[in-house]
Order: sequence, then C-alpha cells, then structure tokens
Amino acid sequence: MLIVSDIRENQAEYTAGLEKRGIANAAAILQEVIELDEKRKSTQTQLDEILSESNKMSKSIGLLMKEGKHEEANAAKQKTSELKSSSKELSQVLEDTRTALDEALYQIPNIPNPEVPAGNTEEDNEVLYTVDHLPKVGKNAVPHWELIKKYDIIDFDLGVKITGAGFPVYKGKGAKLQRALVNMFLDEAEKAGYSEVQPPVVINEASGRGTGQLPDKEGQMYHISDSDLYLIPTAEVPITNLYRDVIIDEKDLPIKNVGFTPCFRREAGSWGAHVRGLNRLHQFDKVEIVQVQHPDRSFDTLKEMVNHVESLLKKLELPYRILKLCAGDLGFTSNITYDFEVYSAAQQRWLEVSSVSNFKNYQANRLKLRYRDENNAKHLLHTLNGSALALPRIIAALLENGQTDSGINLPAALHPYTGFETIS
RNA sequence: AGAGAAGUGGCAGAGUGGUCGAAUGCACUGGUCUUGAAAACCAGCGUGCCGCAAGGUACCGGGGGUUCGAAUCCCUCCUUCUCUGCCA
Repeated sequence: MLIVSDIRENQAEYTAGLEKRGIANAAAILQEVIELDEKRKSTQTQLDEILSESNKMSKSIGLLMKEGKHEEANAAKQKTSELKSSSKELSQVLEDTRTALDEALYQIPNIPNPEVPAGNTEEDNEVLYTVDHLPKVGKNAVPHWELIKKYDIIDFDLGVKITGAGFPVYKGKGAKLQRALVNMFLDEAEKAGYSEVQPPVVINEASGRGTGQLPDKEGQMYHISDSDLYLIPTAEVPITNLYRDVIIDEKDLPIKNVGFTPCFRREAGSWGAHVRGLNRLHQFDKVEIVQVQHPDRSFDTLKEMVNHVESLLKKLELPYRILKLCAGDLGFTSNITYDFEVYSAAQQRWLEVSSVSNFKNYQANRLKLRYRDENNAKHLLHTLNGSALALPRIIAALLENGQTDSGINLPAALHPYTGFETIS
C-alpha cells in the first residue's frame, strides 16, 4: 500500500497518477486518506495524554497504599476510573480511525511510473520489441486443442471427470514436456543467480494481504473454508511473503529467488470464446522469479529480469514481443509492468506468457520489508517479480508453431530435458 | 487426533499483581589501554506510534477479560516440545 507521508508530500503528482489509471475521484480519495491520518494523529496525542495521567495516578496509588494512606488511595482510584472510561472511548476512536485509514489505503492501487503509457485498452500498450516476421501457418495447421487430442498428450475430458473444467490431465509426452520445461526454467534461473525455494502452495490471510491479493480480490483465489487458507494464484505470494516483517542487511541485496509451483485461479466470470484449450486454466504450472532490491537499483534489476525472460523465449525459439503495459492494464500493486507474448501461428493470436513488474515499495510497505543502511537507519525495499515462465501458453505455442505433417518438432534447447525431439 | 509442558529483547535466561520496557550473561557498537591484536575496563545497545524537541505512549506468542495498576491472574486462539495414536 501507499505510504501516507508520501501521499501528503506528492498529492498532486499522485492524483495525476491515479487518474492515469482511470480513477476519476482520485483527488477526493487521497484527501480522505490525509484527513483520516490527521485524525489518527490527533486522537493518538489525546489518548496518550490521558494514559499518561492515568499511569501516574496508578503509580501514586501504589505508593500511598504502601504508606498506609488508604483514604487518599481510594480517592485517587475514583479519579483513575474516570480517566479509564474516557481512554476506552478514545482507544475505540483510534482503532476505528486506523481501520478506516487502512481500508482506504487498501483501495488505492500503486502509482504508475511516469514512463507508463496512458490508456485503458490493450491497444494502448506500447510494443517495445516484436519479431520481424510472424511464423507462417502451414496448410494443415490446427490449434493446440486439436493437436493435444491427435497426439493424446493433454486430456481435458479426464480433468473434467476428476475435477472440473480448466484442470487438464497431462499424459505421456505431454507430462514429460511439462517436467522438461520446469527443469529448464529452474536451471536457467539458477545460472542467472537465483536461489531456488519450494514454498507451500496454500497461504494464510496475512500472506494474502502482504502481496495485495487481499482484501477485495478474494474472488481470484480458491479458499479452503474449514482451515481459512487460500490456494496460491502465483508463487509470488509465498515467496515474497518469505520476507514479511524482515530487516535485511544492505550487503545481502539483492535477494534473488526462483520457485516452481502450481498456480490456482478461479477466473470467475472471465471465460469467453477465445480462451479455449490451454489459453486459460484453473490450475497451471509456473516458474516465478522474485527479487528484493535496494530502491536505488530496482530499475536495473527490472531490466535484468526482462532480459532473463527474453533469453528463455530465445532458447525456445518462440516468436515473441515485449509490451510496456499502459496505466489501465497495469496490475493493482504494480508501478511498471512488461508483458511478454508469444505468437501462436495456428490461432493467429499473441498469448501472454510472462509479466515482469516492479512494485517499488508498494508491497514492501505492507510487508514491512526493510533494509538497514550504514547509519543503522531502516528504509523500505523494492520488490519485483516475473514469470519465467508460465507453462500452458508456452506449450500451446510450442505445439502450434512446431507442428509439421510428420509430428511436432521441439526446440533444441529442450531435447536434453525431454529426451525426445518430436512428438508424433 | 488425544494427554502433558512451554512461549520474555539478536541468542541464552531471570522475573508470578505496583518505580518492570523488563535483571544477568553472550553477541554487537564506540572508547580507554596496546606497536598491532587478544584480554581487561568504561559507555552504548529492541520496536511501532505521537512530538521540532524534551518527552509521552504502546508492545513480554495473537486476541479478549479482571484490577486504580498485568510479563505476572482468568478466558480463547496460535505455535513449539515430550509421550501416545495415525500416516506418505
């Protein structure tokens, strides 16, 4: 969440930033936060004064009792009781104000970076790079949902039988291809200096709040009601929360973690005609890279992460483009996001396979993730993450772009991991 | 899952109703001494919030309660350990 003192100091700039996201009443929203914070401060001051007086009296009662002055002690008790009731009232006001302030802050998304393009639709995203030639479609080319049936490698009907729509079963070479991609992605990340973690795939409410999935976005996550836990929508959540309430030594920066997990998304109401096959699933596999970095260096880190994702797509020989997302398309907690899309020849569509973001201190503020500088002062860190990569659409593109009359050819980089070169 | 025990500052560990935000030791930081280091000695050393500051306030696993006053008593939840059961 945003930092109140920053809102106060940069009110005009922040208002403009939120308006860029299409939030019409941005000025009023920020003003409300500032006023709630003023109220919080003045209430605290009043409360502290009352508590101070009450504490002094209580101490004096103790002394009076020791000295045997019971009458004076009893008189003091009377007064303290009165102080107590007014302190209770004020505490309630303080707590309510704090809650209101937090709730107001939770509703405000991150301020977009100045270089984020304005706009509200996909067309407003800025294309930073794209392949020279889109791959040609063979005469007999078919979309992946037909290929997976032809070669019997992914079975949606079986998934429906045991779970429901959007939970495919990977079989034979399909299952092996999954495993190969995961291993390759983890190996590449390790080469790039990331340290692997295997986090839980269910998280508690505090973790959901830490990275901004909660409150308000409960609908995206599966909830286990009898234990009050959530299935992770991305490994970003457990991995970033590793550093919740942590103070890091400046010399240990940056922290680079990679993790492979299944991801679970309810995707309630977002199903449409163009999300057939692997394009949108309730459960999918993803390798995620996460970095915690010094505020001065997070943009270099962002670039480094973008380069890493790009290198994976090159190794897989997939036609891709890189987009800088416009303000309207930006995720709630993000300051700036680059999307990677691969081109699927058979569907004649771009498919999003990775999203790399800098959250600056927006997540760190909720997480209380800080570093200690050389003067022992504490400052918030910056968090970043990116998919490197999400499997289903990569598989869709590999299948569709690699198809020939005699089978599906896989890129050379994958052969050591799959143990086979074609699916036929 | 059942029975029992316990959760205190970076760590260890005292404290069972009143100058306790908390002894002591270790670790850490600064200083004295030393050619340098070690040792010894002196001083400092938790966090959030309010405040220009002085200072105030809150925090002893979380939440609630009793009391003029709670680390200390009560309730509840969580976690850890031991034993029993179950299990990949």
